[in-house]
Amino acid sequence: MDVLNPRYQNQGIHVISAIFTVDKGVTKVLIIRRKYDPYQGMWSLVSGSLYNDEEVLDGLKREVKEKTGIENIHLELFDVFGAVDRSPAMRMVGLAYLGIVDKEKYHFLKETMKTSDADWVSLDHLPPLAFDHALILEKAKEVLSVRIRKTDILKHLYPNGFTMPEIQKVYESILKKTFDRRNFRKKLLSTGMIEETSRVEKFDGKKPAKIYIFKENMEDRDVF
Amino acid sequence: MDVLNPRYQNQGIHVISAIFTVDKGVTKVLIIRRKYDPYQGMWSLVSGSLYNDEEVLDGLKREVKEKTGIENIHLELFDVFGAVDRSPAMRMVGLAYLGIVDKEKYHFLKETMKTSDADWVSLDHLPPLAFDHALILEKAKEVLSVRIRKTDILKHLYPNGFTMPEIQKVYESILKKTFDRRNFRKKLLSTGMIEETSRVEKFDGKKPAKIYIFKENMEDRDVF
DNA sequence: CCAAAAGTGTTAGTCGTACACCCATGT
DNA sequence: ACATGGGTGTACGACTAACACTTTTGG
Repeated sequence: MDVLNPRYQNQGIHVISAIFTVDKGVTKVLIIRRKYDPYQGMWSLVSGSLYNDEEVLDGLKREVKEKTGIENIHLELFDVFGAVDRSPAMRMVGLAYLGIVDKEKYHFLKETMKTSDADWVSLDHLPPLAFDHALILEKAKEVLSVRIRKTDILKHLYPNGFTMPEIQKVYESILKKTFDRRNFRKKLLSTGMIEETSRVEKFDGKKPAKIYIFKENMEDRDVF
Repeated sequence: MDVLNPRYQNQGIHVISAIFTVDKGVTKVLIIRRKYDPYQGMWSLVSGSLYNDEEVLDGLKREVKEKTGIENIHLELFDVFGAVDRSPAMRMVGLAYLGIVDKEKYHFLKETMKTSDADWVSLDHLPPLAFDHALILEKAKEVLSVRIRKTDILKHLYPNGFTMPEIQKVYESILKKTFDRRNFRKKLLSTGMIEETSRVEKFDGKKPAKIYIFKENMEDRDVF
């Protein structure tokens, strides 16, 4: 590679996150209002440009922290967006990551919202998004649907455990279909990915529900 | 983004391919001998640097054609490699693509080999590879195992059809396990991804075997 | 006509799905 | 005590897995 060839100049890496949470059965995504050009004032996914001296995931986590204050978050690659004209300033290849976070981080942002330009919005009430972020978000939703069915990604939504009625609502919200309560429980248990705890918690009903947790270091197993 | 910030300078994109074929039950990968530094004389996956005016996949196809003469090939993203020091010259983020090609392209390369520095090698007889390509190839093998089970990626190995004994050997070679002939046939047919043709072909046996083809535009269905 | 691999069918067991009743709690 | 959602078991059908015999060809 000839480093001086102008066709190799002026390239950069965008790191882009589609961070989801589920709040009372409603799936929401984290977006921010852009302070500067291009697309000043418009909403976008949490994203930014990678420094040349940091790992990709570190760069994305830095951007997320700078722009929303949220730290310590699970992110996994889901696609690459490389259209030549996807960014007006210069050639930027976008590395798109999927995240899912728990109640604690959700409420943290809700409280600090006045001082930030970040917000959680329902997927049904999205404003127009800058760059190709609408496209990226669509793809992220598809991949999220696959990964909740094929992997234990939801452990990051419930680091402290979950009840069956609660997590069933999440599956139903994201997959847009309903499940029989009894069969849902059996199937999730049969994956071997989760285990019962001695704790209970009230959710919708009056009777407290058992709390389950995801086991560590599980092989991926099909759920549905 | 401040384009002049030195931390955004001197970044580039590597496009990297792990291109497989299966030859008489042996899985092979396409590698080339490097003509220039860094790693001059060493073997590597087929890869190169992306121009700033081309789509990612176009850039990778250009590199593959320049270095091996092989064209018209199926490639799909499987991972991103972003370690800061993975390339000695400057910061290069590697976009890794998985390919699988048919006999015709395999033999094309075998014939032009004297004039090129590319070769197909069995996964059991790999030389040391430049950069982080050994790591990338390991990941590619894992992803290939998943994708032959979950998608119709093998249609690109058999654009003109295949016989059951033949494709069963491919599954057994890549997944490193054996299947019952009768159940294998039933399961592959039950995915709905393939259909019988009126053609036959001899493979191992004396009795000719029916040729099947992958249907177009199928949804992904689990095979195993 | 024999060897060698291709093609097919039947059965048992397992898993998924549909469905009804009891339990624990708050009011 | 009753209303509300949480927890459990069973029976039927569908799919998976184990397994043996017939067919087609080349030598």
